[in-house]
Amino acid sequence: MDSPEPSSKITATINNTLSSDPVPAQDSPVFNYISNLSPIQPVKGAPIVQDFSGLNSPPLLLTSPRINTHSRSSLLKRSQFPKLSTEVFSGKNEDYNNAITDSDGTGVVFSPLRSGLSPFVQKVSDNNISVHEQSGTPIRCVEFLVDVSNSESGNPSNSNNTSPEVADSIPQSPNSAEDSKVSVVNIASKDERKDEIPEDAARVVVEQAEEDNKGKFPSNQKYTGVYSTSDPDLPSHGFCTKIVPSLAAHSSLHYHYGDQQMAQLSTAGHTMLDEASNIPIKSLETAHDCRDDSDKIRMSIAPDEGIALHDSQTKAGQHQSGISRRCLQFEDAQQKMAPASSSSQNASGIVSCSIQPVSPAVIEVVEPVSSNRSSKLTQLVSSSVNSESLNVKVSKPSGIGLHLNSIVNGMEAGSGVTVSVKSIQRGNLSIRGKKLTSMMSCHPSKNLKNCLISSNVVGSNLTIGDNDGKHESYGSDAEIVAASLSLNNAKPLNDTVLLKPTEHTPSNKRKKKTLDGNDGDGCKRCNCKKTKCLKLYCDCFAAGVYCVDSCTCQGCFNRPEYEDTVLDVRQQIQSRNPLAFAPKIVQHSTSSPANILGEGGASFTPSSARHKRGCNCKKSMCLKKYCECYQANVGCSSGCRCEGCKNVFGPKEECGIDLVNKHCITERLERSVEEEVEMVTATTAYGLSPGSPRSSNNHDIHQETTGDMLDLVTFDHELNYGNAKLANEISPGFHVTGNMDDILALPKSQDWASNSGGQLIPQTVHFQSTDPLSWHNSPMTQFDRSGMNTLELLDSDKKPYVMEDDTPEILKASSILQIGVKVNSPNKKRVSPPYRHLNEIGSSSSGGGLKTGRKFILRAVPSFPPLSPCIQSKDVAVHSTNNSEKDSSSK
DNA sequence: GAGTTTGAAACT
DNA sequence: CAGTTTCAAACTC
Repeated sequence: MDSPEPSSKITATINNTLSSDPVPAQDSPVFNYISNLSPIQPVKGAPIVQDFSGLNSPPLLLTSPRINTHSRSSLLKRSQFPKLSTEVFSGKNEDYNNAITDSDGTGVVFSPLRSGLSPFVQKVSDNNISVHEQSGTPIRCVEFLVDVSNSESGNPSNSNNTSPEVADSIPQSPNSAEDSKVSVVNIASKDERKDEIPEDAARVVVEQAEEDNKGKFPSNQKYTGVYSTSDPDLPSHGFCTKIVPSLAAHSSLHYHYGDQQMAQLSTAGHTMLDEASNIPIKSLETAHDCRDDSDKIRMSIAPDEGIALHDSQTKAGQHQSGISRRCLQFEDAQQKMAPASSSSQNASGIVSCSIQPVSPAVIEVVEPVSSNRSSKLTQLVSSSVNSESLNVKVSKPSGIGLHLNSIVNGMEAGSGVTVSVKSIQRGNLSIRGKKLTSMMSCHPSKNLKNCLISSNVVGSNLTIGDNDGKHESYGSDAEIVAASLSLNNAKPLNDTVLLKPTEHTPSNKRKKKTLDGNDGDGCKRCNCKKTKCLKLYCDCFAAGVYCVDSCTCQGCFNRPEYEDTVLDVRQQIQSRNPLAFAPKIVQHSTSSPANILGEGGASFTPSSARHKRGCNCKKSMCLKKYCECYQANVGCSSGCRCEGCKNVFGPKEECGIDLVNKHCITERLERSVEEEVEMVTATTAYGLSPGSPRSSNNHDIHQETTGDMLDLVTFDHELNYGNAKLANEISPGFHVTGNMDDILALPKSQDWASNSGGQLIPQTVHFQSTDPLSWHNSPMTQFDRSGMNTLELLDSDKKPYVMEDDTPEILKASSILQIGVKVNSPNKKRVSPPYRHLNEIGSSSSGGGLKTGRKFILRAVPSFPPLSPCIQSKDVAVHSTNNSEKDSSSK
């Protein structure tokens, strides 16, 4: 392979890392730290290459999320139920079908995809989860999956069953391969990259589970991961459907790709995206450790990971919808990792990576809840009505899963992580899931719109059911999905959605960029010459995604192969600027209901969104894409230092935002008490068991069906923030705690509300698992956690704006070290840590700082509309009316 | 496709 | 913190 040589300019650190290559890098403390957190490494270690000798393309442990617009996503999940065992492998595409399970019992499965085999392998060890790798090929996709191990059932040989087809045929008896099996899949087509990377280099996620597995899992557990590529051709449901049956008894993950599929999914459930191809392997592993404890499991699954849990509905039987995710977010994984180590809960293992920013990927994880444990899970996570199956959607954190980001993650990509908010209105529980990661995969800042939309489309809905099956009250997942879908559908325009896999052929390495600067698939490609794609100059790197084959960069280190380097550099950058990888676009206080929901699917709400730092345009008058605000389709704000601003999305206005915010805050305060009460009530209603961690119920996951949704979330957060602040000032009795920090911490979308999950984002609220204890706390506490990822900042003007923090936990951890960071000011290039961070330095991580958002978070929830889009829009209108009015007035 | 312009990121 | 340099995207031809 050709590995670019580190330029002299690159920092010594980087050089060291690079020179050392992954292996040497491991010696570094940083690496160790990361490695501990990150699941990835274990995978690397896995010796699977041999198996893939035939593969042309080098396998990558982590593929860039973006790789193909079509998307690839991978998800790993470990069933929490030990007894279940099965492997499910499914692929929608023919390619998938072609996948070969390990007939030899090696546990490795290859699926030759079209042009070449690309090494995508996952390996699952019993305890472990599978890891998947993808080649960087943009081609369609990939899938993977699974594994399973069962000591009991198991036949390794059964691994063959992993094929989707097999799964279908074998509904419940999974195969059992004895322990671990490796599933591999596909992949990608040949890439140009192949050339670069020696087959040896190809990484496969290997699982050697058998050995490990054997003692570890007595019961049948199955871990199944499904990785699907987005192949439009693929029957959208086929994949899921097939899997589902088997899943009934087993847990599985699904990924769906494809716009069409997304639509189809509506019936089934919601989707989540994960962009990162990177899957935190460790988290998975750890998860399995915890798996015994159902409670723990769900804990881990939900918030902490940034994974959205979704109660899919097995309604129809097995129809489970999948979750779609786009971007992988490493953050989640990272986040998870730390906690996981500490607690089993965190470990829960779901990992998913999705990749394609553009194409809608859906990942679903289904865990059957048949066992007692399942019941627990059901309680916590959600139980389908029947509780027979539990679908969990996992979103990966944005970020880096890669890389890092992420996913913004929704990023824009927000990425990264999705925040889900559950709103209960009038006794009904609705959850909106938001996708987190999408941002990440898509280069958030620039393709914000696309990303968001795509995210939305893909946006996974997470539903969590109560123990009691109350989830029904929410509205079925189907409803949610439908809603989201409808929204999505409304936005057919989304490039991502529409993208056709065919467009992403390896040959198309250099596609002509669209007006948006992306290939038309929603993903951007960089053309870095000197930075090795390790600086923020690189759109890919900045977005927390790996460069893809279609990038024309030179000497690129932003590749899965150099994950360590990427992480290292990223940490360095974050150390300087903790928000460096945060979504650039944040929801500002104002958003009209219409905007939020996006009429007809219009997802974007330029009026409410603002660039985090503001632009500094001098000559472009903010009318060209040189302007980041313009590029993101957002208006300029007082935070911008632009000259002669003529931003069509909203010229810079001074004070307008502030006025709006104040107005909003005032109104919110008026309602705050009431809302708070509602929140509590709602929480209770969800049936969270006191002892149980805040399961998803509380949180809820707020799914963003659309990027707008994210905006809403952030908006709420902002409001909350303002309220808290205001409350403190005005109303002593107000629950706002003395620490603004707490208040600040609100959920974000994947950060993506989408964090990247947030941004438009890509970001969403992340749940931190780091602090297991907190989960057990009162509802209030629970909420606090949900907010962890969201950052609210006050800009220099003291205008609150919310950022979703897609940053991977790892990175966050690193950022923690950075205490001293200056406060971020829109006007200033260097962003300081969030307000709360300053106060909460002591907290474990930046994420930790976020954890504390409390009561306010709940309040925010009420504002969210219920499941159906229409309803949501209505609700939003109600809640945000004032804001919108203000906005309009301000304008 | 090459060259220029632009503004963010990085550096001093 | 301000100013300068570097960089890569956006844009123009």
